Amino acid sequence: MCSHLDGKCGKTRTKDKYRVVYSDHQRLELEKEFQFNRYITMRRKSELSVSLSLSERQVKIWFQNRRAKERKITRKKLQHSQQASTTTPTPPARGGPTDTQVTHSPGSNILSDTVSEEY
DNA sequence: TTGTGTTTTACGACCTCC
DNA sequence: GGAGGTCGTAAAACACAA
Repeated sequence: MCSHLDGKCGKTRTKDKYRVVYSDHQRLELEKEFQFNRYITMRRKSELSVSLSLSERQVKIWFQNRRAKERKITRKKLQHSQQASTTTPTPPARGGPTDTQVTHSPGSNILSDTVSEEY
């Protein structure tokens, strides 16, 4: 990778601030938004970035990481249930893992899914 | 304390869609 | 092509048993 600790990348990572820790309030608001909608719209992103004093990039990354976390948890649960019932196979993800809800089209999903709910 | 495992930010690489 | 998605990973922050 690049030497991000030197700040040579010109990015946000520096020696003394490799990463910031978000405040409880920031996390709470992001979490609320995530519960409401797993994929954030451009509009909500800029609104949140202003109200939480974060950059839009940070909000975007937070949502990406949050989804990754959820998938990780889901996989764990799935593994557990499969181990528990080796003889009775669990029906694979019928309304199960949340990531199957969203059939991957970032652009169109944003428009169809959230805007109607938002306003 | 401290050693260690887990969680949380942040990024790069790669992929898909418009 | 660019924006935004996942995946993998680095490293700080945190939790917690010994």
